[in-house]
Amino acid sequence: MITIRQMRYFDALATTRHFGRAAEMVNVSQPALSAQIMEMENHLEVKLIERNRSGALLTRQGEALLPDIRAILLSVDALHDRARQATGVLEGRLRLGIIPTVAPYLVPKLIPMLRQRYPKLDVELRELLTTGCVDDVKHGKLDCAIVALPHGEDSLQSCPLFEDRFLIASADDENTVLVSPMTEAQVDMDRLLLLEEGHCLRDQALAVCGSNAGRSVANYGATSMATLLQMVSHGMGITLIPEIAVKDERTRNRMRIVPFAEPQPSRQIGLIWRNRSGRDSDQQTLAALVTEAGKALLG
Amino acid sequence: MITIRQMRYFDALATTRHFGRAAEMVNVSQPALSAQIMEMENHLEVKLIERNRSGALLTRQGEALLPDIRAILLSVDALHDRARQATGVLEGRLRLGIIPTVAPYLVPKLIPMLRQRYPKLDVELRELLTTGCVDDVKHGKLDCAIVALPHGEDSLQSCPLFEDRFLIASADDENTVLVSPMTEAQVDMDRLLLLEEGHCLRDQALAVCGSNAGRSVANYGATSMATLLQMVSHGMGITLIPEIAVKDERTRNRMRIVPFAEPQPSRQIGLIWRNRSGRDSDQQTLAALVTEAGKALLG
DNA sequence: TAATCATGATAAGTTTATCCTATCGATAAT
DNA sequence: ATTATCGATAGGATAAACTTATCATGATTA
Repeated sequence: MITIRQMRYFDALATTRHFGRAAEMVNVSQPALSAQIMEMENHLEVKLIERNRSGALLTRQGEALLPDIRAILLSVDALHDRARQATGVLEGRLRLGIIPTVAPYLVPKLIPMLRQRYPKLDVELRELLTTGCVDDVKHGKLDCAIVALPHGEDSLQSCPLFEDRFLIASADDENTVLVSPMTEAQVDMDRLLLLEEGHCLRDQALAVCGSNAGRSVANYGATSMATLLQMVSHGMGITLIPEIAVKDERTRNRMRIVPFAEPQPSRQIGLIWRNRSGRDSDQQTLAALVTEAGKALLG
Repeated sequence: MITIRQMRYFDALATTRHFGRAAEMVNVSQPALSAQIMEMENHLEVKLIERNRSGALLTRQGEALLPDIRAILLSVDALHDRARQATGVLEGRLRLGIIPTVAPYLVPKLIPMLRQRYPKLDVELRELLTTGCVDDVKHGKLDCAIVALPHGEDSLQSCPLFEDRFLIASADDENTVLVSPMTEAQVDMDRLLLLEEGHCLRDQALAVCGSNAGRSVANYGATSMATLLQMVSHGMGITLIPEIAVKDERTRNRMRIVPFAEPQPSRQIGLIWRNRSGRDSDQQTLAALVTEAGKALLG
């Protein structure tokens, strides 16, 4: 097979039309260059050079192939340049997973920020449950994901982004008296509405009110926070609402939202990615940005 | 420097996403492929592959460079194809020199023939005296040339094309009686007009009439056959006219043209080229074509 | 949980490429 | 005729690339 080295030597020879000077040009000895040119001619099965005592002439075929060869050399050089450029932070495609209890609130804030500050970044968003995020990141279908920590997969790298406190939401005209702040023990488990199975927030809600174990849960689960809070606003029960959702959901549903007493329960939102992905600087930059976006939604 | 081999391995790896299968694809062992990929990453200073236990993933940079790399590989393959095609007969550029006493008569016949039968041929014509033709062919400024043989340069290859007989031309109303056929001895050297120095035909004319040595020559030389024959037609003298020029010049000048007695003097038109040019089949084809064109002008 | 399998990396040794210095033969220039 | 120049060749050293065998580590399965 022909080599790039041979092409470089040929290029030099075509430029100088002299084996000795061409060799000097590419910093090898003249016999080395001669040998490579001969190799090239054998591989291509074409006589490229006409050897004369007074210099080297290109044959018709050599002349014909010269532009193609030079074009290839330019492409190869360009490849090196591209490779160097490709190391820029947050450029190209980034496949980002986000869990459903975060996505609808964070995305409207995060995406415009990314668009503005990293215009070369092409974000592909996917809303997935924690297990989906973890699996897809693990298998390279996603570059990273925003989930609640811990995610229970130690083969992945993770870093915390921000704390997202839980509050209690009830209908505005709820006749049940909600004291503020309230304690976990005061949660009426009969009226507690939860997301469907698989959402980490469901498990976290149960864990928060775990001291009330034994009471039955009001229903089998809503498919999204929006649905859940709509149910709450219609007086069908109460629920835990993450602080990240408060601003947005308040504009859509008339609700009474009450904090827990200190220490307030919360979830930790974090970024996960593969150890070996080699995009650490990307992850750091993204983490800082998401933290900024998240905190803007809080308090 | 990055190599084509590395790019081929990378291509295979990007296709299979598996070191083992990629190695099989390019017929090397897996460690060999691994090593080349690592070399490539080191040279480009970019991590191209993310190694996992379950296969190999392309990094963002790897994904970004893949199209470029595949494009280069395609160019290289295309180069091989082109090299094979480039061996076709009479294609591409052909730089052809022709001496002035042949060119104006042969070219109008030859070029249309070349155009029709070898449309891929791009002929660059130059009209040069024999010495110019020989020097330029020798130094690679021409690929070949049509001259009168012998040309006196044994470092060049040559082959005869056709015989071009000499005739005597005089004005139509010439009062000097020209017998037909005439012998060389009958040429009136006082009235013999010649081309300027450097034209082989001048020397040949003098050689033909050499038996009349001692007589003075009428003038110092015309710059072209056309000029010379115009002078002849105006009664300023007589001259040797090569048969190749007869048909054309007769249409332009009223002249009396008389052959020599047998054995008729003639010049041999031939093709010259460099031994090492490696275009022997081109030369043969061209020689046959020029012979055909030349003979069409004769008789 | 332990055993097995699969994957890419590593080690050691061999083969192949590539290069260098020195020299040759042929041509061109003096 | 002599000298200089040019590309090819020879011999030997060095570097690159390959092979087989093996390892470490996740993933899969019993």
